[in-house]
Amino acid sequence: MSRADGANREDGAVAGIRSAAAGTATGGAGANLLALRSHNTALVLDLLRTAGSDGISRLELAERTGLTPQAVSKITGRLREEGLAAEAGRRASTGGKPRTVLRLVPGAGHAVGVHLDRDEARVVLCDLAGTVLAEARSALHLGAGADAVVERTARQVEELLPGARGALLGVGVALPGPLDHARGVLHRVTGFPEWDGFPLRDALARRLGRPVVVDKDTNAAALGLAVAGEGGSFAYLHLGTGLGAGLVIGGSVHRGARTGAGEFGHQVIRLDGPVCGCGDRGCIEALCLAAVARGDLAAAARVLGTGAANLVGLLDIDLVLLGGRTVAAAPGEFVRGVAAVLAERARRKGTPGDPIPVRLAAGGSRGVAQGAAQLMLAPLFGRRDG
Amino acid sequence: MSRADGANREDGAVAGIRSAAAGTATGGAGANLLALRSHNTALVLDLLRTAGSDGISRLELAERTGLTPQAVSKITGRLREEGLAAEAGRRASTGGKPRTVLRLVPGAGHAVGVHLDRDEARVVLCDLAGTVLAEARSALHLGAGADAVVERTARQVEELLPGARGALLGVGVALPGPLDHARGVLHRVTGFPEWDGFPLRDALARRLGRPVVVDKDTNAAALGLAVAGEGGSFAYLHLGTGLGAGLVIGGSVHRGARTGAGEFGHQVIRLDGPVCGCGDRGCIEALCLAAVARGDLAAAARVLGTGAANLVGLLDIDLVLLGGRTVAAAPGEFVRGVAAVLAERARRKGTPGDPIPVRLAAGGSRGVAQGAAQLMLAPLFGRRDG
DNA sequence: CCCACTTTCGCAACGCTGTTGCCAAAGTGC
DNA sequence: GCACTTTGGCAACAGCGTTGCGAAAGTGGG
Repeated sequence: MSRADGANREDGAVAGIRSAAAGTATGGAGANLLALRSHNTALVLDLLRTAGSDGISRLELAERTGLTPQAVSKITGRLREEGLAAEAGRRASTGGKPRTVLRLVPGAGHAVGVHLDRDEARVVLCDLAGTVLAEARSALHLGAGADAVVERTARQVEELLPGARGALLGVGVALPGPLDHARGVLHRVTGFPEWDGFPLRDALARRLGRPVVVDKDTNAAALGLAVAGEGGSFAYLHLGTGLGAGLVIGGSVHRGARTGAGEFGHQVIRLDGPVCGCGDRGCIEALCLAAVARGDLAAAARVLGTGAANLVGLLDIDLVLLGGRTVAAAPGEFVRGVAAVLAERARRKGTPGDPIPVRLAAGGSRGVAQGAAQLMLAPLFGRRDG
Repeated sequence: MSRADGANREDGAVAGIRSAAAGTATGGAGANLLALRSHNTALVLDLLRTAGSDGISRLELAERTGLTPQAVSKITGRLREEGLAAEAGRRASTGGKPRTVLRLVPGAGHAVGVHLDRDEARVVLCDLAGTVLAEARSALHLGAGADAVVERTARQVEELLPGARGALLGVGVALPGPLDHARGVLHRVTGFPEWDGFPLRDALARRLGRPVVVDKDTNAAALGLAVAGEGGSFAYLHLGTGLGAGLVIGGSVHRGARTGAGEFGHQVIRLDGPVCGCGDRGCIEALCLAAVARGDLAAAARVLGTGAANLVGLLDIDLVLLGGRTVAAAPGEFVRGVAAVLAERARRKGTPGDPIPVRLAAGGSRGVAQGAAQLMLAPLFGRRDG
């Protein structure tokens, strides 16, 4: 069995090649040289992005990727030719030639993120680093019909475009409710049956003449957090007018085959409990929002924490992030309450190590729109669907 | 932005390269040519395995992988040289030279799977195709101490080894309870505190002089089912003396950073419900087993179904498989009951498409041991940790 | 039976990947 | 000022999948 020689690897690097089968035909997952280059380039680009304005040296890139310094030199050479990377000074010498620091050129590419919330539209223009360069907000009336909303959104996007000196990669759109990420079709928009099955991605792409990607708001927010540096696997729990989750597993957003993943609000945690709007009984969302409505934030946090603990146990994730308007109104209360439930359950199970941390999600009310822009940017850095 | 040219790919093939970063150094996820070859070889090998004794032609391999026919010829040529693949007749002509059929040579490699259950040890010898060539069972007394169990298990393994004419890849061990898959260390064995922190993998590997991998029984069972052909993402729910789950996401077992994923039995689904053995209240396991104890299988199935529906909603998986002694005692009842809850929830949510199917897991009482053997075999076919 | 055609599949040349060997450049420190 | 260390580019290289082409092995019409 000489086939084993390629298999004995350590765990981190084992997750190496899967994202890069670019350049091959449609069907399988076979990888060719173009795919290889694409993968390694994305990896280097992601490290440059993460390093930010501090920059990162070639040798450090080599260490982090496991590639040889010479390979990194070739890759960064191409990136510099394309204008995506640039030299940015040098580090202090350690007894020899000092390392040259490289950094990402943020202005080399841009993307627009659109957040269609229930009553407000928010559009941001971001550069490659994810920095918001321009922003616009306006009231949103879904009842005006799909065509009107598409037209109005398109105009808002176009108003921001002059801010993008570099190329525009495309537009990412995030909105609540069930939809098909792969096809860009909305399944249903609560309260507006005329939207059922609307092909938002294609409609907006045709109107703008640019690539468009559509995703759930919770997924966009989670992607934004992942790109912003939250490593490993985590859950973003969004408690606003509803309750939903975005799951990041191994750095990629987990959507499931039907973009249905993250259905957190209607997890049943009290069998035969009070009836929820969905028709079921004892859903987290109903229990949690009822507690909020009667002002009992401790109870709301405990309910949320129970659901979070179920999720943490099921997926063994590393971190829980909380967000949404309701959480933002009393962040400490929710973070402490959820953390307490998690700590209590971890104590009971006696698992070694520290309990799973709970934090308030960064990004605030702009997080979803920024994450929506990342729907177009993240693939450049090797982050695809989980 | 000429960087985009490598990025515009379709979704299926996008998942291409990640598993193959073999041959590089320790840290990152950079991929080199050896990794590329390793990945594509594993892909071809997996298709050969899946095709079974029917075999598969080179051109079909090319279509399925997205590689060119010539690349497939080179890869299968290497595999034939190494004795892993062989020609197996030819197909009917379609007007030209008939396609040559290739098949996996199952005897080219073997692995041993060990299932340490609470009261019984089960050892199987499998070939590359996963076929069980030899089997042994014996009573297991964990109270005899770690050294005695390791020694006894090692002897059982050695007794089966003569059945492996080809090379032995190693031994996979599956057992219940929390453990560290990456390090091969048991955290805790219920009822036997002397096992706490025992480095089972290293102890058995030293004794046998062969590679050993350790995993939870539910994960092994799920891996076995995945390799046996259950595609996509699914959950294996095991209801025996306890209740646990094995999660397969995108063809790979999802373990989480601490091998803790699949903690399903202690998901709380009835807040303030009856006290469970774990100290919490309203755990699925407690509710389900209590219902079984009082003979109310319909209630047990409903509880299990509620947990399954939570899981399906959270992860958007494609399939639920049921197994374990308790399920095996009344499979129809459980399958129907769980399916009914899933169908009801799907109906309420009004999601398009068929409801998620529920089936009895194949493999029966031997499934875990076979899955344990796959812990060693599956990496050859490109299946690594999710 | 022969010949044109189709289809499979291997050989050889090729382009491109990361790798290796080597050396110039650019510092430190005695 | 010189020895040394460290960085990083140039050039040659091995090996990957790809392309061009032709031999092999069938079918089917004349």
